[in-house]
Amino acid sequence: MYFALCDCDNCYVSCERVFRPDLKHKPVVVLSNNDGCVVARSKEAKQLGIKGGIPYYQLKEQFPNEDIAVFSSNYELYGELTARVMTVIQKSAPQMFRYSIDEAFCILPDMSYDEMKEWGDCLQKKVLKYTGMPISIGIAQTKTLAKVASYFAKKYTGYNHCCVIDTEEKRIKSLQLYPINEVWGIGRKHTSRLTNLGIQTAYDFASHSKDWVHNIFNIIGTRTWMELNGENCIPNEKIVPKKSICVSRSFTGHVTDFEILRTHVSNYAARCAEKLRKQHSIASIVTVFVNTNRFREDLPQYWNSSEFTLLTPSNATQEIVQAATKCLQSIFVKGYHYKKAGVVVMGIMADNAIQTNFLDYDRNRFEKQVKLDEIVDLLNRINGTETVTLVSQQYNQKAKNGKTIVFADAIQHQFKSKNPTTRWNDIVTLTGHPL
DNA sequence: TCTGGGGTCCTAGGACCC
DNA sequence: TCTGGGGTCCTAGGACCC
Repeated sequence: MYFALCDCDNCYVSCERVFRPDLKHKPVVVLSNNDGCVVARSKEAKQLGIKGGIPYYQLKEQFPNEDIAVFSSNYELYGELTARVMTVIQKSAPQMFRYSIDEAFCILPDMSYDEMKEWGDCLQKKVLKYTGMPISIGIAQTKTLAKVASYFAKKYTGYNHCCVIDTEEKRIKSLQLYPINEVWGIGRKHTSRLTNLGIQTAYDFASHSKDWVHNIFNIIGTRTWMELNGENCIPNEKIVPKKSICVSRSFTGHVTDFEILRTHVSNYAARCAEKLRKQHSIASIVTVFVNTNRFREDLPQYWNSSEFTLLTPSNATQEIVQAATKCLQSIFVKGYHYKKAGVVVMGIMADNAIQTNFLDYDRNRFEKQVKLDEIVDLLNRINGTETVTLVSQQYNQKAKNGKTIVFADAIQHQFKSKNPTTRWNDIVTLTGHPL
């Protein structure tokens, strides 16, 4: 059995380029939420020496004269385009499971080297043709080795976006050329420990004894070691719904006013409820956290969180928002400059397993709420998030002159691209003709 | 001035019970 | 009241991923 890892090349950058073909050979970067850090770079941007993760202001300082195309992140667009990519992949490999927004593993039936290579070449061309997204494919006997293969598929143009590791010789050779910090499951901390022990490549690591690895890294490191040595031990699909859902944001500048903070928290809570409904779950615990800017050493620092347990687990916007508001009230302290806030829902279970509390349960109210949330979700999907909201999600304060103060979005998205796909796709879905 | 967001898994240690 | 071991459950924190 072989695994094929299909991985979008510079995913977010490629998504932006689908609708901006003029940027094909230009340096392009995509920024994180709030236009904070660089989260994706095109090949040309990497060649300029732009490091991943640097704050945007440093990018401007370091490359004042370069012609770099900069985009704010546009997750609706990326979600839509990658969904199309996944659809095409699934048509070529029925045993496919998505691993992240831009990666999927496929399980291949027994095939010869030539057949696997041809399958990969063909799929790569097909995805590019139908979606405009360049992908690379790595094929090997374990998922970790497939990751290694996809690294070489991207790195050397000679592979034509598809690299197959199918013999012991190729496995050893590729591990010798694979830096230890690139290994899936070995992060920064482990890398520094390993380099101190004289380990530079994946091959150095895989050549040590299993006991030695277990002593240093316990179970996770041992799994990685086994995978590199050709023993498949990472389970395939996990379609389990998420165990916790979090929506949080940093603000541009800071927030000191309770009402403004409450508005943000209400919106995050509403997003959590929407995500719960999307995965057909309910949650029993709502947590809210707030913190000040840790980089501002000149300002007093504050961090706190609070949780609220719902009498009956729920995914109703109104209930999650109410719980979040109570939490915020209990931790808000006047006088601090808040930089970030978030809502986490936990104690998640399937929505058909609802355990009602007879003190709390009102069937009529419950059914009305379900219908209302369904309609709100639909309207927001078609017309964009926050088309329909609770009043508490909006900031309405009459100023002294009687005019309503408009709630300014504290999240910055200066360079956000349009969403050419979203509306079209929703109409298609609604009329019952999916892509 | 500006420094991301959203997850998962594992482990150690504390609380509690018998 | 004290003594001790062992089991379970929960939580915080670390490490990692994309």
